[in-house]
Amino acid sequence: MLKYITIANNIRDKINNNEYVYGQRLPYEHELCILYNCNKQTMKKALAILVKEGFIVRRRGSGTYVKDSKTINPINYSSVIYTRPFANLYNDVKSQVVEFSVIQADDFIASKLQVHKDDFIYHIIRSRYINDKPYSLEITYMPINVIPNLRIDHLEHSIYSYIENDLNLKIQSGHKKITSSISTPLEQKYLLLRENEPFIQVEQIAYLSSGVIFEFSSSRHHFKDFEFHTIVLLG
Amino acid sequence: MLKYITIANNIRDKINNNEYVYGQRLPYEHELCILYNCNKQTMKKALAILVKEGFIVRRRGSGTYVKDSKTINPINYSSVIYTRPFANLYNDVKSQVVEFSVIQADDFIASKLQVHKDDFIYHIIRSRYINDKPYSLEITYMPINVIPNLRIDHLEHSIYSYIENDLNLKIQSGHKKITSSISTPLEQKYLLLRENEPFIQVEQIAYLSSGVIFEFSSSRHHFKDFEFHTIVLLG
DNA sequence: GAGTGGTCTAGACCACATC
DNA sequence: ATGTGGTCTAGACCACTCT
Repeated sequence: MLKYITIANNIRDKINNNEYVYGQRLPYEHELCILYNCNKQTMKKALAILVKEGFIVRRRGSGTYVKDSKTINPINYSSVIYTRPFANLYNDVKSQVVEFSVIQADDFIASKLQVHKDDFIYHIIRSRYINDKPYSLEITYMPINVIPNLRIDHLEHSIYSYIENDLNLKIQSGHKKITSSISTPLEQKYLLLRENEPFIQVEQIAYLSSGVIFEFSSSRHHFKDFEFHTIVLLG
Repeated sequence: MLKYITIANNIRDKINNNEYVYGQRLPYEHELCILYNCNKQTMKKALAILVKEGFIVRRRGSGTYVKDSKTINPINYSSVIYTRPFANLYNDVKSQVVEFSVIQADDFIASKLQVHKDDFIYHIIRSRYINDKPYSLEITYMPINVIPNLRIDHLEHSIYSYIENDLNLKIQSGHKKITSSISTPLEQKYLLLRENEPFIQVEQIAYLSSGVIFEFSSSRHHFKDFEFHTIVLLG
């Protein structure tokens, strides 16, 4: 494991376990370097992760301080379910596979996945539940030559785990687009919506670290249940 | 200006001007270092910005490649209007000030701004237009002692510009939460919604680089017009 | 094997807050 | 004045791809 990741994980754990609490000044960079036996730049890289995640703030001339993470309610991170700090909180996620087939890409899907028209791709529809309450309907397209040998039991758990652990591919980033539209009978059925009620859609194009697109997906949520959290760097 | 920011801006411009086009391999890191007269680490820092913004992808052993930024439609970045690459595209943003007063923080606002109950804060409601079409209703709370001397003409343009250029404070990050609710007459009036139609809300707590919270805001959008784009690092 | 990008170190210098 | 975190450099070593 990389040193700066290990250090970041360790410090994050300490914040989560209240060894460092809200408002507290962390040891100075130089002290942390000695504590973790690393160089200044490596410590900067580790702490930069925690800044990005919103756990700490660094002030030149002053020090590094723990931010108020109590304002972050982890249960609401349904749309960033695969990202680091919160993934483990979702033990009771179940998936019902509504559709699992191989189709040929039309122009729209081909442009999103950046494959050729008529290339073979998986077409997957899953209804997902947290604590037996429906919380999303997920429509997923994946090129069959990027993600081979997908089976239905992978869908019932996590496709991402199959990709990372079994295929040994590295998932890098997702470009997400959040929009809202009036529901059709499909969303009404699986999200328990009434006619004319809208749903929230999170469209995603997901990349491997190689730059290859492996997924185009649409996660659809009941408009009343939806919460999406993100930290944006400004200025 | 910082060297790595300058370099990132320059390379981003070249991509936007099609000097580097989709799929093209950029010069190797070492060549770019010579071209921009900088060190390896500085170039890494510059290119990391463009990776995060989704402009390029780097492949170990191979090179750095331009990603398909045509899938990113800048006009849709209404909710990240203040972030770097797209801010300049919004020349025709107008604000109508609906409310501008100083009130005392109740428990809810005080907890969001992390100030004391009954501290004085600005209460601002603005209706914003792009190309004379209503696109958001923004409700903003700011502690008066963090952002002093705010005047109505600041509200009609950009509060952020007043904070950064006049007060000389550095804006760092925003914690955004996106949700949806049924509209009240307020949203119906300013977003041209019908009864029982929902709106999309982007709640934000915004931080200065000092770690001080300077803003709690709610941007409300018509559900049909709303698009929010973000890039999430996975895995 | 050669060359790429990624990690890590050591150290200089700077901007900023006040330990 | 001292010490903080931020930037930049120079160089070693590693993992990975293929020029």
